[in-house]
Amino acid sequence: MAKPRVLVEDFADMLKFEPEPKIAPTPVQGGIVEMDFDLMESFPNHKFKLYQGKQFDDMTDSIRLYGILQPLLLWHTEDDRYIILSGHNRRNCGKAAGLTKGPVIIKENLTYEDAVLIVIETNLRQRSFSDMSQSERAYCLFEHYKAMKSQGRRNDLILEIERLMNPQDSEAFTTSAEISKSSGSRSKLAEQYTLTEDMLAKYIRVGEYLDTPLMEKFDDNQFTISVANTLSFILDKEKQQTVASFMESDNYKVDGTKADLLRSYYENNKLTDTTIVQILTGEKTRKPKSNKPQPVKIKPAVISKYFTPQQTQKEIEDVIDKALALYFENQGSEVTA
DNA sequence: TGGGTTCGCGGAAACTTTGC
DNA sequence: GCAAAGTTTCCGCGAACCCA
Repeated sequence: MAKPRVLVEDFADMLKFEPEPKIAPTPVQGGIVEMDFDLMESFPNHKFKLYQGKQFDDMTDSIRLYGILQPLLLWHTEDDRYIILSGHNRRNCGKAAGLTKGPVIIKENLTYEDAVLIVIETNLRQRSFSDMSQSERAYCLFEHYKAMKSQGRRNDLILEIERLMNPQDSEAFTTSAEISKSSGSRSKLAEQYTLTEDMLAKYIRVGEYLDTPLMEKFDDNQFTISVANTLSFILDKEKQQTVASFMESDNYKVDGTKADLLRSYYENNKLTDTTIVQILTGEKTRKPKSNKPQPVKIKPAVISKYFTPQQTQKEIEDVIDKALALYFENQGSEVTA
């Protein structure tokens, strides 16, 4: 299996830069300060869809009328950068409404995992999991799971964010407390998102391995999570891109069978542009001959000549193994492992 | 040893085809 | 047009395997 992407390192690379002097934010009240939009940076590798069209216009109109009511949440990094954890849309629409600055809450001393967790939690609080696109769900679950695995779920952090974002809403504490019960394991995570563990595993895998071009097709409901999961076994990004390109240009649909074939051809190093087209057009319907040794069936009549019905499969295999070793020893033939 | 991954299989639902 | 039969697709379960 290919090595998983190490996002923390990617992120560290992104942070390598010469820090510029920042203008100190203006204090307002209750930990909220005013800050220039130009000093804020988007969260690196931000996967959540930002408002466009009517949603963008509606929020811009609202900000023009009432201003930005809920402060943005920023991460002040050790190298003096201000990265948006929550509020990308408010920043963008605020700018469109003619504002140059907005209210923010600044968080310090966060690890990357903390920051990811906050990005996910705040997005989940603004809209439900079921409202998210497929790619957002996959990203959300993958990052959530990774953050949980690396440090355990930071319920203290989540509660603090909840307090900062909903200071007047006591109900919110109940919600968060309920969520905080679901911590620690894959099954608890599945429970929290009301998914089966199988579905959760598929989303996590898709979030980790399915690249943008196919993820966009997934978002367009051109295939299901099962198909996306199968396609995620094609670890070569270029091959994934090629599949997506053919789907785009020729309107090919990928169902479970075709996804299985694409995966099989990839795993046998036989996935070329030609085979991709042949699979997508339905011209190829059979899996390639596997490079792995295939299991051999021995007829019951042969088995019964040498073994009793009481003997287990393991015992039978051991005897056959020893017998073959003796056979090839006497033959003087090469025995390949 | 426990948790995670993969694979194959089966059930349920959706869809298509066929016969009347 | 409708019902029955057949086929396909999707999802979940369980077993085997892997790995730290």
